[in-house]
Amino acid sequence: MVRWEPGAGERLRVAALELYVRQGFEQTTVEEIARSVGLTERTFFRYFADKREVLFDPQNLLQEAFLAGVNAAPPTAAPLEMIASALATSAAFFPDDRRNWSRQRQSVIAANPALKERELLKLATLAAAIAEALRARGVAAQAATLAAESGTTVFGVAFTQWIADGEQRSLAAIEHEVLGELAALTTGLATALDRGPA
Amino acid sequence: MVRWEPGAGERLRVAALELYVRQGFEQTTVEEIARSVGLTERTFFRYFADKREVLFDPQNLLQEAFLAGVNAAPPTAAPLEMIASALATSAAFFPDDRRNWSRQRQSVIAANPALKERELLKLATLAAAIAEALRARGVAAQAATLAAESGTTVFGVAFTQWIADGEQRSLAAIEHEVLGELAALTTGLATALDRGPA
DNA sequence: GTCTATAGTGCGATAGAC
DNA sequence: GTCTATCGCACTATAGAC
Repeated sequence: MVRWEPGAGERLRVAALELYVRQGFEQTTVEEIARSVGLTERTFFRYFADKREVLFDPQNLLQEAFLAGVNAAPPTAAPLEMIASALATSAAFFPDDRRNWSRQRQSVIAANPALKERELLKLATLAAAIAEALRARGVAAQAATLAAESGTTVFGVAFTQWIADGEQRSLAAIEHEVLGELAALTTGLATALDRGPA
Repeated sequence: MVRWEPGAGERLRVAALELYVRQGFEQTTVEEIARSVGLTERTFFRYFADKREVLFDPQNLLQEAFLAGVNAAPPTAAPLEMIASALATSAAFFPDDRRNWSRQRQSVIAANPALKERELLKLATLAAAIAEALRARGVAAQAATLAAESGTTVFGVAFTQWIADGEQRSLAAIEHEVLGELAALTTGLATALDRGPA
C-alpha cells in the first residue's frame, strides 16, 4: 500500500470538472473537490493557485504550439502569414475526439463570469507571447501586437464555431476560413480611411 | 451640516484609486476604503459588487458611445467603416485632460492580474455589444464578431499608446493611425491564403 | 448591522521514500 | 539522516445571507 496515489493534480482536475458540470462552479467548494479524491483543501492549493485555475492548462502547451508555428514560417513571411502558420500548428491540439470534452468544459466556463475572466486573461497572455515572438522575428512593435491580437481573435471565433452544434469541419479548416474572412473585411479599408473623415 | 455627504459611490471611487496607488490593490482592504470616507464595509458592497468593480465604470458610458458611433455611420458603410465611426465617437470620452488620470488608473490595473482580468471582461463585453449592433444593421454574424473584436483591439492598442510617456496626439488621431495599420497588415493576405498551404 | 461560509495564506508537524 | 507530499491549525478578507 503506497502512502499517496500518484497524479494528484490530474485527479483533482477531473473531479473538479465533473463537479462543476454537475452542480455548478459556485456551488462546489474546494473542500468538496479535494475530499472527493481523498485529499484535503490545503493540498488542492498546493497544485492550483485558486479555484478557477484547475480548469486551465498550467503548462501552456497551446502557447508553445503557437510559438512553434510562428517560428516555423519562412523568414520572408509577412506578419499575418506567420500567424496563419501558428494557427495551423495549434489546431493539432484539438483533434476531433476532443470536441465533446471541449464542449463540456466550455459550457462550464460560459456559465460563469469569473471563469470567463480567467479564460480571457489566458488568451491575452497568449497574444502577448505571440507578439513577442513576432518582434523577435523583426516585426515592428505595434504591428506585432495587432497581428497577434488578430490571431487570437481568429482562434477564438474559430474555436467557438468548432464546438457549435452540428459542426463537422476540423478546427484547422475553420481557422483558415475565418482568417480569410478577416482579410476580406479589411480589404479596401486603407483607401477608404484616406478619403473619408477622421 | 448634512446627514451624509453626497455621492458616496464617487467618494469611494476616488478613495479606492488613491489607496490602490499608494499601497497596492491587495494591500488595501475594503474596510479601509470605506472607513476613509466615513462609511462601513457593508455600504461599499451596496455600491460595488466586489473590490475590483470600484475601478470600472458601472454605467457603461463608453459602450453607449461605441454603439452610438456604430449607428451614426451611413447605412451603406462597410462593417469596418462602422467600426471607424464608433472609434471616432468613443474617443470623445478621453479628452487630453484625462490622460494623467488614465495613466494612474492603468498603472494600478497593469500591476494586478485580478484587475487585468476584470478589464478584459469589460472589453469582451463591449465587443459583444458592438457585434450585436452590427448584426442589427445587417452584418452577417461571424463578420460582425470579427469586426467588433478588431475594433476593441484597435481601441486597446491606441489607448495604450495614448497614455505612453511623451505621447502628445489625441486618442482619435492614434486610433485612426492604428486602424490604418491593421488594414495594411491584412492587405494581400486573402490572395496569399488562396495560393499558400493550409 | 450582524453573522457566517468560503477562499486563500503561512507555518509547522508528520510520515513515508530514499 | 534528507527530501517531499500531505495534513493540521490558525488566521484574514471577501462576499453574501439574514
